Amino acid sequence: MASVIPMETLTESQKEAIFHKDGPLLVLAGPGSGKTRVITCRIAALIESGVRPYHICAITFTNKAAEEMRNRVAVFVPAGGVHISTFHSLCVSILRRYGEAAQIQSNFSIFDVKDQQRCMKEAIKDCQVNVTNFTPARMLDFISRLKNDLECPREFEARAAGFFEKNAARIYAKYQQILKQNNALDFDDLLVRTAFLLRDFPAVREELSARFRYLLVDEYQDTNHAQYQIAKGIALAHRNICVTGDPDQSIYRWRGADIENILVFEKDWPQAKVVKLEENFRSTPNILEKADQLIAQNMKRKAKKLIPTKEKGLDVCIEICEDESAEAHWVAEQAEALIDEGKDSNQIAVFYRVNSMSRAIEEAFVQHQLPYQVVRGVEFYARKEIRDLLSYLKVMVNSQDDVAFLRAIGTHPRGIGKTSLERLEQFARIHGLSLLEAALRAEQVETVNRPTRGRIVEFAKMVQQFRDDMEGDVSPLMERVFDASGLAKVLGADADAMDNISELFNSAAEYDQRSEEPNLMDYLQMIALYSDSDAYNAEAGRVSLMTLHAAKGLEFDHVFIIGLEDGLLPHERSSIGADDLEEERRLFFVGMTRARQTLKIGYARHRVIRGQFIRSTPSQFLYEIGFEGESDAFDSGWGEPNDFDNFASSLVSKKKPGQLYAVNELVEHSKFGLGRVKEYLDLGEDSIVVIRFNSGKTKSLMVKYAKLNSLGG
DNA sequence: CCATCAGCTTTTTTT
DNA sequence: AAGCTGATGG
Repeated sequence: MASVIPMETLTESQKEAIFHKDGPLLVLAGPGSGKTRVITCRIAALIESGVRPYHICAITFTNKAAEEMRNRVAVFVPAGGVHISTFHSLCVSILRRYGEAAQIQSNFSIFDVKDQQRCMKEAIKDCQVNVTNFTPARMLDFISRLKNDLECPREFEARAAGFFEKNAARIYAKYQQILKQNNALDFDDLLVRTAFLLRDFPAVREELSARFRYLLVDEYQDTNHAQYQIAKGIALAHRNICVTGDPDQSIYRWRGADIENILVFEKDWPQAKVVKLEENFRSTPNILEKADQLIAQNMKRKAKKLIPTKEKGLDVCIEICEDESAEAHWVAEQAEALIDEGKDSNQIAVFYRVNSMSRAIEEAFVQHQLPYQVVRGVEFYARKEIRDLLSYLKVMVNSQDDVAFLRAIGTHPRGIGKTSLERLEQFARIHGLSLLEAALRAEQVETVNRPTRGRIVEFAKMVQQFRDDMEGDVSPLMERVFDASGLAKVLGADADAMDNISELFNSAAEYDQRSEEPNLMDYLQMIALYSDSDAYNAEAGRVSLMTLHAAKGLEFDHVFIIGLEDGLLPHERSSIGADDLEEERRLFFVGMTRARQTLKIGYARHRVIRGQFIRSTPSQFLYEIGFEGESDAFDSGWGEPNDFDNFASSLVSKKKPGQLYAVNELVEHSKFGLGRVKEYLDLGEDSIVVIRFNSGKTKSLMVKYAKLNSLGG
C-alpha cells in the first residue's frame, strides 16, 4: 500500500516530527509552521506503522479544532477510530465511565459560570463572612486557582493563614459541598476529578494507558497543572507522549495555564526528542518582520526564529481614527474594498481585545451592508429563553440539580413565590432531599400555604412525568417539554425568542443525526462545553468578528486588529505585573500572525468605555512595531493625551441669558466635590442642573439651593 | 405573589 | 451601557 503522506511537500524537520514514533516528543512550532498538518500526518504515520487507531488519543484546544482534526484524519482512516477531543470532553468521558470509583454519578450536571456564581453566592452567604471582601467573582477566581493546582479544600485549609485565606478555605469547602449536593461539577472540577481519579486509582490509570497508547497534546503551552497531570498520568506507563506548542502563543496564563509545562518538558521526560518548526508558510515577510519585532520585546522567552517562505507583500499599516465609530467605518470601507476587488469574505477577519468592541464594528457593517459573523458561541446558550428551556432538561437528567430546578420553576409565574420556595428549600435541607423530591412531597411542608403546596406538587409531577420518558432522540423530547411546560405559551408572542428556540431545536436535531446513541444526558454534557470558537464557520461567506483569544489557531488572508490603545491592549486589568504585560504582547502577536497577506491595525483617539467618553493614548505595542507617533497634522487640538479636562472644557457651551451654569462647565459642590455640568434645565427660579461628579455619581440639583462654586472651563 | 423601577456596581480574555 | 438588587405598589 502506498503511503498517504505527501512526503515531497514536507520539510526535513516536519518529517522528523511525523516519523519519530516512540518516546516523548516536543514539537516547538511557531505560527504558520504547518503544525496542524504535522499532527495529522503523524497520526497517519502511526497508523501506517501498525498502531491501531483505537490506541491513539489527540487532544486539541477547542471542540472546533477537534472536529477539524477528525475530518482531516478521516481522509486516512475511517472516522471514529482515533479519539480526538479537548481535555474537558475527554474528562467528561472518563468521569462518566470511571467516576463511580470516586463517587461521581454519570449523570452529573456541568455548572457554567452563571451556575457557579449562584452557588458561590450561596456559599458566601452560608459562611456569614463580610460580604465586601468576599465577592463571588473574586472567590471563584481564587478557588479556580486552587483547583488548577489540584489543591482540595482540606489541603488548603491546613495551610491557610490569615483572615482572608482562613475564610476562603471555609467558602471553598462550602462551595464544593453545594456542588456535590447538586451532583454537579464545574469546569475546573472536570479536570481536577479526572486528575485525582488517575492518581488514586491505579486500575483506572492502567486501563487508560492501555487504551491511549499514543498521546498527542496540541497547544501544550496553554495547559494548566491539572491537564499536565492528566497527560502525565495517561502517558507515564508507555512514555509515548507528543506535545506541540509555542511558548510565544501562550495566552491563558490568567486562567491557570502554566507556560512552565512546555518549558520543562525536556526535564520531565528525559531523552525527549525536540523538533523545532521555525519556517512560516503563512504570512508575508512584511507581517513576520513586525510580529518578530514585537515578540522580541518579551524578556521571558526562548528566542525563536520566524523564517519567512512567502513573497514580500504589503506593509503592515496603522490607521489613526478619531473614535470607535470612525475606526469601525474605516474597517468597513477597507473590507468593502477588498470584497469589491473580488476577495473572499471568508478570508477577512476583525480582531479585538474585548467582546463589547464588536458593537461599533457591527453597526458599521450593517450600514455598509456587509455580511459578517460574530464568533461568540456561548452567547447563544446564555440567552434567557434557551437557559429556561434547558433548565427543565437538566433537572430531568439530574434530579439533584437544584439550580436547574429553581430556574425551571421560575421561568414563568405559577403562583409560587420566593418565600414558598425558601420554605421548600428549608424542608429539603432538613430531610436531606433534593428540591424536586421535596416538591413531590410538598403537601407535607406545613410552612407553605395550602394552595401553593398544590401548585408545587403539580409542577413536580409534571417534571416527574417528563423524566419517565426521556430516552432516545433529544429534539422531539425537547419540543415536547417546550409545549408541555407552558414555555411555548409564554414565549409564543416573542418572535426573537421563538427564533432562538427553533435554532436550539435544530441544534438538537443535528446532534440526534450525528450521534450514534443520542441521549439527553450526553447532549447536555456536550453543549455545556460549547465554546465561542465553536461558532466559527469558515464557509459562512461572511467577514469574521472575534476576540483575539478566539482567533487562536485560525488564519485569514486579510486581518484587522482594532483598539491598539493603552489600557485596552494591553488591557488595564492585566498590566499590573510584567508577566501580564508579556502575555498581552503575546496576545497581539497571536493576532498579527493570523494574517496571510495584509494586516491593518486601528487606533482610536477617543473611545466610549462603559458609557464614558475616554481620551486614549497609543498602545506601547504600536511603538514596538515601529509606529512613530502622531504628526502635528493629525493633532486634533484637544490637548495632551489623557487630559480629559482640557478636552471637555473645549466643549463648554455658551450660556443663555439668565443661565447660571453652562453645559460642561467645571463646578465645585461643598459636599460632593468637583464635577462637570451635564445638563441645564432652564426653569427660571426653579432651574435644575445635572452634574456628574468626580466620584462617578450624577446628581440633579436645584440651582437656588445647591451651593455651587463655578470654576469656569 | 408579581411586575416595575430607581439606583447601584461593574474584571477582559474562556473551558 | 447593562445587569442585578431591593423597594414599592397593585
